[in-house]
Parts: sequence; structure tokens; C-alpha cells
Amino acid sequence: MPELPEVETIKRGLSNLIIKQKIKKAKVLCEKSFVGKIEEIKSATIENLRRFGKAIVIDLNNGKSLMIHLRMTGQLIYDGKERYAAGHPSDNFLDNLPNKQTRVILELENGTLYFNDQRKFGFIKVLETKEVENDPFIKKLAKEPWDITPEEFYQKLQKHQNSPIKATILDQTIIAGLGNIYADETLFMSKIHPTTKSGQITKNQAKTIIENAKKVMEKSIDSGGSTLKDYKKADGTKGDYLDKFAQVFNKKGQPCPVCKTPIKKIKVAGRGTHICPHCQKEKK
DNA sequence: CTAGGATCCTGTCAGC
DNA sequence: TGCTGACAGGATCCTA
Repeated sequence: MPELPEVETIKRGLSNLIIKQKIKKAKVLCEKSFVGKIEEIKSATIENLRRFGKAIVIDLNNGKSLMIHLRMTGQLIYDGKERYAAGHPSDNFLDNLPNKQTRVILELENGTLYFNDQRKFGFIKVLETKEVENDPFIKKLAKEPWDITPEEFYQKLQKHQNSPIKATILDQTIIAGLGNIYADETLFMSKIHPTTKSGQITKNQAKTIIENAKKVMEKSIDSGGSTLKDYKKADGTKGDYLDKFAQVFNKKGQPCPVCKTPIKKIKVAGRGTHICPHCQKEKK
């Protein structure tokens, strides 16, 4: 679930809170959620946080790093003097911790970091710091919209001519960072129907997609991601990207902000997909 | 090689 | 109320 903006939000928020802290204790409640030996990170100190697409990496001072992928329902919650929670938006942010969905607990000097994950698709993985870039997922990761050129992106589209454009921009090995929300928002802004074959996308449209992907994600990062980032704010109100800025995602039946046509929900590439049938015309 | 569907797992919600 | 199937902000694996 968390996409690039949410992961970036987590990275920024947690950096301020956990860097320089030592991992005093580490506890794995769900074996599937932790890959590697837990002993390897005990009593190490957190030095730095990095982000690769939707993956977050915590570098330690003993040559090891923790790579974390939240997948659909992962959350990282730091409970210290204040609580900082980000990732999958759910009321669990308000629960007492640990709770039923807590998979890994890292006890630090001034607080505790909880990895929660309802569906157990996410994980924390121990890597050698120097091997982080060689992790299969990170190694295959494409450039993010800020780094890829329109020409490069266009060339990649030609390799997947018959795939719907939505499937293509969700593919992290083609362009990194977009997930289901920002893919829909990007295509809406670009006035491109999600089922358009990637081979039909013009060079201009390729450029537009990149520009809009940057816009929607920057806007989301500025608003703290489409997720709850603050325990106090999380109390009842969900001041998040989805409510404030999303144009089509989760807006089935509501009027298109541009032309007032009701937003439709369809299925593309196996994912729920939101479009304005008037602004995003299907191309034959 | 690409494309599409099933799959991992838990929880919630709409519809009967 | 209880049951059932669909669906979920992701990525990989398997098959054709």
C-alpha cells in the first residue's frame, strides 16, 4: 500500500527520531516478517536511513542494514516521547502496542519501533550494508520519475507494447515509485485511459506521464503522504492526501473535478482502477 | 522474452 | 444475525 510518497514520509519522520539510537532488544513475533538473524542487529546503533523506490533501508554501525518493504499493509510506528506512525492507514495507529498485527519489535534507547503488518506481505531483511544495492529487488529497480528522461521512458514502453499503460507504470523495473493510487492520479491528470496499450503512447504523452507522476507525488510528500503521520492528528481526523488532493482514487460515483462526469471504477491489470470516462477516452 | 493470472495473508464490507 | 464472495495503496512466481 504505501507508495513512494508514504515511504519518503516515513524516512523523513523516522530519521529525526531514531538516528543515533542503539537497538537494545529485538523481537520477532512472526518469522515470515523477518529475514535474517536477529542477533546480527542487537546492540547496533542506527546511523542512517535511505529509500530505494518503495523500500526503506536502515543502516547500522556494524556493517549491517535493515531493508524494509511494507508491501500492502505494513506500518512503522515509533513510540517514544511522542508517537510517529506511518504506512498503511488504519485505526491500528491508535491501538495499544504491540497489537495483533505487530510482527517485529525493536526496542531502542528512547523508544520502541514497531513493524506492524496485517497481511504479512511486508518484511524486514538483514543485509550487509555494502550489499544493499545488490539485493534483487533494489537491483532491478528502475529510475524514479525525477531521474528518468522522457526518451528513456518511451523506449521502455516499446518493450511492453501490448501491456496496458497502467500495468507498465506500476512495474517497478520500468519506473519506480508509483503504486495504485498515484498511477490512477497520474493517468487522470495526463488524460490517458489506463487500458491504452503502452505501444500507443506517444513521446509527448510519455513526457506528460513523467511530469504528472512527479507532480502528484511531490504534492503528496508535501502533505505528509496519503497516510496518518501524527498520532495526535490521527485521533479521529484523517488529514491525508487521499481526502485533500486525490482526484479520482476512491472517488467512484463522485463528479470528476474537471467535467463533473461521475468517476468510474474498472479493473485493469488485476487492480481496481479509477477513471473519468469523459476525460480519459479509450483508444482503439 | 512478454503478458496475464494465481498467489502470499488477514480483515472488512456489501449483498443475500 | 450469519454466511459468502469480492476486494485490498505490492510484488513474485508460474504458465502459455
